[in-house]
Amino acid sequence: MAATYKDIRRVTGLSLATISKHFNGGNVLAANRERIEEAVAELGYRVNDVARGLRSRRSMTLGIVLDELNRTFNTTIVSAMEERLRDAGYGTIICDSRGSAEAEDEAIHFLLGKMVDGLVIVPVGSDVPALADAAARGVPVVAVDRPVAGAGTDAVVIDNRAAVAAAVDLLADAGHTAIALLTGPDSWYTMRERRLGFAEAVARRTGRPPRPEHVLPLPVTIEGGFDGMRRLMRLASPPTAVVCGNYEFTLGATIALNELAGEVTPAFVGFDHLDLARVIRPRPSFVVQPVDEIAARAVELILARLSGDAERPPETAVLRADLVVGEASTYERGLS
Amino acid sequence: MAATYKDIRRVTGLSLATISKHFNGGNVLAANRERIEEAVAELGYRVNDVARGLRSRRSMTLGIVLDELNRTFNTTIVSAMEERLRDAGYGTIICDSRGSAEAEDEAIHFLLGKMVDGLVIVPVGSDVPALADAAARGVPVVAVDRPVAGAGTDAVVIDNRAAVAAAVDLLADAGHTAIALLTGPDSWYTMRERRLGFAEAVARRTGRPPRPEHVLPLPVTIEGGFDGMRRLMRLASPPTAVVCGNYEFTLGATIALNELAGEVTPAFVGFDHLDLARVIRPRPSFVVQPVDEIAARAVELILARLSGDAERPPETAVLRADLVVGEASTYERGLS
DNA sequence: CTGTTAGCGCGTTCAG
DNA sequence: CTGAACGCGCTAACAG
Repeated sequence: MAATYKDIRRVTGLSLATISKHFNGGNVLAANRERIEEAVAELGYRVNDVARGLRSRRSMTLGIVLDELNRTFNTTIVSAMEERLRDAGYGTIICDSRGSAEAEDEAIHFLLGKMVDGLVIVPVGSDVPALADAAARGVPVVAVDRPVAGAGTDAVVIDNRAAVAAAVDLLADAGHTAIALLTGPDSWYTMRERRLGFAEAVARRTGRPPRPEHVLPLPVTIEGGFDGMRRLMRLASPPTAVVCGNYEFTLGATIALNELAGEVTPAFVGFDHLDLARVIRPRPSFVVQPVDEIAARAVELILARLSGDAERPPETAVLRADLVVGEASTYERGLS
Repeated sequence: MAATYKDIRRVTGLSLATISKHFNGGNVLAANRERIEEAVAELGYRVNDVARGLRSRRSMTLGIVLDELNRTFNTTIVSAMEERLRDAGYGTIICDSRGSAEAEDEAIHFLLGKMVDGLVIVPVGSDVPALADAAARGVPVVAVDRPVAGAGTDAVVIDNRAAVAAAVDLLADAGHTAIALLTGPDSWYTMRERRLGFAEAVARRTGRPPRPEHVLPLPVTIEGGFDGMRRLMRLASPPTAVVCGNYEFTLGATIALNELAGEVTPAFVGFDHLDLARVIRPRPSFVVQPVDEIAARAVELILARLSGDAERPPETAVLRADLVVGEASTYERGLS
């Protein structure tokens, strides 16, 4: 159905090798280039990447495996990475693990079967056995957001403990001592790290560990954040300030706070999504992940592997999240 | 690097043909099957989909091209489709057009170069020239959410006009006559359709077209919805009820309403995202798109094309969106 | 600068 | 039931 070199040969009379060179930057007579281009236009020819990849052992495409497609953090990073990769000549294939380690395994093998040149993964858990197969084929991997056990791979993460600690500091500076955290299960790397950073910072600032009932492990959903905030506010001694451990919690907690408006108004630090922060008034403080920088570093690492230095020891880039201080509100006015 | 049939031949002594048959359901002696499986385990062999696709002219993968990756509606549909496609033996490649017709064009050609067997597309605009190339290669296409000009392709859309009309009816039944719509540019198919359905329903119910200042074309973002709602509420004669034209508007408008709580409380119908609806109290009414059904129909249409009936005339499935009525609140109590 | 030759890894005849 | 031979569309040496 689709035209091939043979069709171009039929039209131009040139050999397959010349035609191939034309498409791969070899030396071809200007006159012949033109004839080929004419044939291309006439036939609607496009190179077959499958055949090219099979032959050249380079598909010029990278696989991106996301733990959850439906997460702004992920899609934002993907957009940023895709743009950079396109500039470098790489196409990208996005796969969704839907939170399932099994689907993740399938996705990785699917991508290896497609002969991707490299893999970027936001892993579901800390253990990703399929990556051993990638390594066996010499396919480099960069983990994003969470490191991967086995440590054979590059990674880009943020300093989650420091990020949450900065939020705690902001609140403590305003006089808060009863600070709560909306967090997820400890089995998630980021949730665990943020919880640990939180506990450490609270202890440092208040001289006491956080109260257990102020550190809620919740389902990582909007509803989880909503319920979490409501439960906190209904405690016998509710916290005067709340740190949200991620975007979903921030959104859910915001809605809960609005509903409770008037009754209680804890100070509040959101996470992740500056667009959302811009829209809430008074604008709350936010921990903002350096999404562009994460994408840039991930691309940098994978491209470096692809262009040779396969033997460099695996590297984990740890980036700093920013704390964007909001407009005047409870936490800046202090407890007054 | 990766093992091939040749490696298996070396280990088992069997011929390439026999090995191929083993992997493709041919008749192979049980004893030989076992020997092959042992070799597979030993070598960590996996079929090379690239080579297989080149040879068999079927890659068993479909391309999914999204106008925007970062949109819950899209990612939800993708998840639902992926699951069904996997059951049918198809892998999927997701590409993001990032709202750019140019990127969309690139994505389609990227996918055609990967020899995808079919294409599902949520198009950026109504015109997608690259689809002609798909047609020329006999690659079937299903458009989702918005139809595509040229009409050579199957499509799955919802009845946008009826959906918005139902929302207007609900509000009108509660006595509202000053109803507003948060909408996007008319160049978006869904935004235009919803606006038209809105205008028609308002005229039918109130005997007058909607006031121009009550039909706001906004940037399709959370912030757009936020600003839109605020602008509406600051009008000299603000509407008593507001219909949101999509998810982003719903979220932004919700936040604006919360901020304005006490001052004004228009009745309110959200769009698209039931998870969000569950979290807002009192729970607002929502137009809910039948996401699973959309995914199911899209998969059905593309699979039908793939299994032969290439000559069936293009079909556009029009599905009904549901109006989920919320808890008691302004619109049910009427204007009282 | 161009053409010939030989595969990449696999699926599919067709003899045996 | 098995194996030899050929080719999918393209790239990569080589000669010329």
